[in-house]
Amino acid sequence: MFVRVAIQIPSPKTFTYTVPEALIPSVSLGKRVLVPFGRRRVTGFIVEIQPEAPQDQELREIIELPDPEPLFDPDELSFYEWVSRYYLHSLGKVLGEILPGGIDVRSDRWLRLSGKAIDSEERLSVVQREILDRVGQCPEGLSLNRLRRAMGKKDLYGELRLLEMEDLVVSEERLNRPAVRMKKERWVHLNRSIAPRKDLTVKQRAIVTALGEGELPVAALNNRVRNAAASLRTMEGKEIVRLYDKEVLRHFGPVAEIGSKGNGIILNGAQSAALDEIRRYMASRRYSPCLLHGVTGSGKTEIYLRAVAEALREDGGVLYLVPEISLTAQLLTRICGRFPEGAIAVLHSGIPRGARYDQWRRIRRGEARIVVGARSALFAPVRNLRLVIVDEEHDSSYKQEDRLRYNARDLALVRGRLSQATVILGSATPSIQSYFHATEGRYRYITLPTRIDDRPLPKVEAVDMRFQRDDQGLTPLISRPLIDAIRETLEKRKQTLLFLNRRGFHTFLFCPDCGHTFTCPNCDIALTLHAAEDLLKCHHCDYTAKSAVCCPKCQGSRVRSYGAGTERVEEEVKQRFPDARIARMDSDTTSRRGDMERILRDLDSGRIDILIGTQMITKGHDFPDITLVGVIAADASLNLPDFRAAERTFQVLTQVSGRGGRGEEPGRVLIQTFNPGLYTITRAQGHDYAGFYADELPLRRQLGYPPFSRLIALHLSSLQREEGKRAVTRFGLEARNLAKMVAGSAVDVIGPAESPLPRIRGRYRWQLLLRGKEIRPLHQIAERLLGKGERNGLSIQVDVDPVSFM
DNA sequence: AGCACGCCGACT
DNA sequence: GTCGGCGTGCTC
Repeated sequence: MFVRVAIQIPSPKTFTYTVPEALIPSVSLGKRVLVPFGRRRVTGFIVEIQPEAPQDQELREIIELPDPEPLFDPDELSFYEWVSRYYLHSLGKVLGEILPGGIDVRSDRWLRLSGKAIDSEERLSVVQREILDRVGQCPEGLSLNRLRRAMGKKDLYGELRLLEMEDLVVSEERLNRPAVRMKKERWVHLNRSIAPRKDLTVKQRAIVTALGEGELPVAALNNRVRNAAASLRTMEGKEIVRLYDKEVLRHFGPVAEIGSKGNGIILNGAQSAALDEIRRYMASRRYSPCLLHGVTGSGKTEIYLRAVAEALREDGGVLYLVPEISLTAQLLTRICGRFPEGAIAVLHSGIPRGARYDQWRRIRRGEARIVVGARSALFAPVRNLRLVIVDEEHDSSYKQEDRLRYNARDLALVRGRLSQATVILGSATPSIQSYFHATEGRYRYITLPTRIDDRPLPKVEAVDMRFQRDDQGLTPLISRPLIDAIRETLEKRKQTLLFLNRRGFHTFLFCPDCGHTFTCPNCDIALTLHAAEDLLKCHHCDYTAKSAVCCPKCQGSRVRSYGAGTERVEEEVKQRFPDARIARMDSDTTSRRGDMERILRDLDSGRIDILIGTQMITKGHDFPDITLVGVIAADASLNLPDFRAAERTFQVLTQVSGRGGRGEEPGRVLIQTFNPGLYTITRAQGHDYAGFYADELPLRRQLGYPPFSRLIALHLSSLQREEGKRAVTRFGLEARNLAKMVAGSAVDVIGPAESPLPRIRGRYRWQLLLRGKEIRPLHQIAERLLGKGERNGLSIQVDVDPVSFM
């Protein structure tokens, strides 16, 4: 018997191994295998079982099969293979990325002295003598990694080879234990077939009585009968009891309770109609992608939950994705009240690794039918998948931005298609892409046009910052109307949300007199100010212009850069309202686990009057006492170097506005902006998604951006600036040649340009964009560019369907 | 990825 | 002339 194994290396190859007789019964697709690979031993994944040897090549034998049961089935595998091909990421690396972490077995290289006397020390180099010295100090052996760190040198292979050839050093591969293993518990089972015995001690009798029900964990028995464990060995010898290990599935811990519960809801007309439609699709058992477009507070969650119930009734499995870990907690309170807890599994990076491994196996066994989680949960091996829900589908957290750069929203549709399942993409502000597909008829379009109980949407006003001046005649951080509104809200004992899009605070140049911003003539995205060189740069195409003092539009001379953080906002609010209870929520104040939950709980129980925060306060949460929402700088995110800047801004303004007026009291929203007439702002004011879409789509068409084209970004980085720059230029030429060869003029090569964040962790960064109507030639070009390899210290990462251009 | 092999500049 | 640097290619 032979197995094809995917190994966690960048190469797209898989490797075939022989299975020794003894291991044949345990082999199955979806299990991990420990295999010899070069001189190492590594963990791979069985992706095919072959009865015959495929080639007449010397094959090596697998060593071990650590899994009692497979981690995935053939159906899941074909999905994972799709992911591997589409994102140009080797199957082994895809599997290594998505399967629960910490379960890998692998070998590390260890070094020992051979014990042979060193006869001709003079012949050794200084480095070799240092190696011998350090290894000699560890009689148990020294791992190569330790040695590397100790010597501050990574390439020791040459030196070691010579030392090994001289027979002075012995190296061996030692297996390391995986960080996560199955958790086991000792159980006692009472052998009933044995007739009552008289030769029992008092304690043994007590144990038999305690075990009257049949069996117990040893720990539990110990609680009932003091020191019972000590007698068990003897009793086992007498065959009164049997001791065995039972696997324990670690759980995800207590469910946090945040926000309103929403029990016993009666659906309104639009909700019922939406649910009926979804039910029909589910009954068809065909791939049915839907866009559920419901305004904020229209009761989408209730529809999801009823669809989940429907799937469960028919014994189907459900994937329910939310954009942020913090939102799973809120969702779980609602979901746990409705469905048996044993049917629910939670998967996201915040769950401890051991528990994640156990959840994974509960799902694969079919015990857990509903999987709730952030983007990585999409890969869970759900049995009989019938329904995939992607809540807040527009949210960019669904995109993973490192290693395997996938988009869980897009993959949800792929998985739904492969499983013939219904996929619901839900949002109050759908991505342009999803809405476009809906209008083209590729997705069913389902809409919830009103809030539940016909609560009005909040009144949204724009504050024109061009005319706001503080005592010194400068543009204030918080305008007069907003200050007045905060005071009013405090007096009514209601809550205020102040939102600042900090991600937007890269520096851009603008004119405070007319609101003019400096954009790239080629790409129509904001130019970023590089203060050190006093230059404006485009981070798509590398267009560069001199920084200006005068506004080219109104000749105003007050052109300046713009920036502020939540801290400054907090300071200013504290100064104005010293008695208010103010909290700040951003990545600084929520770095530890549970921080965010605590702030949200305080907000829910009314212990906070004013909450100041970034992006994270805009998402999903439902707090009825918030009646005022203030947006500090709407323009910040408008000026991101990204063709989706307007889309994101509209989304965030609409979402943050949606946080207001969810209770009895109507809400009010104030947006501070220098561009009060801009469609992005006015459409958000009018809660007018369709209007925004109608304004934005022609711009996309005109500039040839998605959804009218496909993109693949190549992120390039180097430790050396000058050398990297030269390699990047050469890479750009190669890309253009290749594009011409593969696709003629059907593919544009844009850039390479320096990244907006030109240096991260010591690496200089550039990006290159491939753009075309079809994805296939882009794939081909990217694949071949990858093949050109990581030369001249240039590292390349492919990003299919890029979302962020930072 | 991690390791080995092989070809070149800077030392004896 | 040798050594150790890194660029190139393979791992069943």
